[in-house]
Amino acid sequence: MTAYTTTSLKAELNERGWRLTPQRETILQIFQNLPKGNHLSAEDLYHLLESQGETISLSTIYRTLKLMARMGILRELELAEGHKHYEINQPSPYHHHHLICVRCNKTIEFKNDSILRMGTKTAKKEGYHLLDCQLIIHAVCPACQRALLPI
Amino acid sequence: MTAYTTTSLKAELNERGWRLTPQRETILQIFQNLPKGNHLSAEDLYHLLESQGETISLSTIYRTLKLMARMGILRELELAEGHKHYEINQPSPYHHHHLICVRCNKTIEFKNDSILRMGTKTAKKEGYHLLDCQLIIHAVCPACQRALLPI
DNA sequence: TTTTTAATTGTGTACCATTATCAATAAAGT
DNA sequence: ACTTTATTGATAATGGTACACAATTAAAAA
Ligand SMILES: [Mn+2]
Ligand SMILES: [Mn+2]
Ligand SMILES: [Zn+2]
Ligand SMILES: [Zn+2]
Repeated sequence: MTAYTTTSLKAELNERGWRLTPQRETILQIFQNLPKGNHLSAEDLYHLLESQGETISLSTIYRTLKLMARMGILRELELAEGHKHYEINQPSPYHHHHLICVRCNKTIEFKNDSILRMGTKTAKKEGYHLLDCQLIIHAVCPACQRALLPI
Repeated sequence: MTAYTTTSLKAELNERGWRLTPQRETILQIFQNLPKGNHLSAEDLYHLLESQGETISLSTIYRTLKLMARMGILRELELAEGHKHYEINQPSPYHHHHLICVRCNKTIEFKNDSILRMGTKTAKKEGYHLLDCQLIIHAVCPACQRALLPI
């Protein structure tokens, strides 16, 4: 959960016998420059790149998203739509959580530093190496409460 | 997040114009009697019922799991295996969170009442009706840290 | 700089968890 | 009992994600 640069990404990849590719560098930059509150699915990322004239195959996108999540660079979010979303994983001043309406998928981000602290402590106590810590609140938003019945 | 009985389930279903069926009653009982720490996927539940001589179609199982999660009766858990798991949703003395190894999927449950309190407060502040509040810690377990490299 | 090694990519294909369809069934209210 | 319509079960369809493999290419060695 530290801020990555191209150089530090390359260093960490090489350390594990892996390689820094233009595709990986591009994807990291996309997420680093993504406006706060945006979350990208694999398809989202594919089309965003496409709209910028760059092309990275969907296979590589899926592989890279998974890789970076496993490295702790990206957060994998289940925003209740049948597919995963990703965002950059940043430490305390930017770290946040998600309040999700299970009916319309409206998502609100909120901050709470003590949750990250407690998560960090729990992981440490069990000897786990922390990658991501996210509180997910499943709920029904005001609008969906008023529009009654439909599940 | 209250304890359901067959009667209260029927009441809440009927109130919405829905029906209590034997299948729904059976599935609720399965989850209520499930030992602490167990999480069932749709397939798990299907085979568990099968082993008890009861049969509920996979379609109905998927529909019921989704329905009960939307009602706040069950918690929908993403335990990093490509399919969802479910457990009963209970209030404070039993409420807990999950620490998950992203490599081997080993999962540890832990309690922390202040997280539920903060989640409840956040939902209320935004006018959301709370269904579930779960802290997910993605990490690498001690065993997987020693077995280096593989993603 | 050139060579060597093997990680990575892109194309195509396969998988499989979950949802949709729809006729038959059966809760719930009258 | 009768009516209404939510629900079920069997089947097919969907779609997100992973896999296979030959062609590239990053990184280390020479
Ligand atoms: Mn976010
Ligand atoms: Mn649990
Ligand atoms: Zn909503
Ligand atoms: Zn592990």
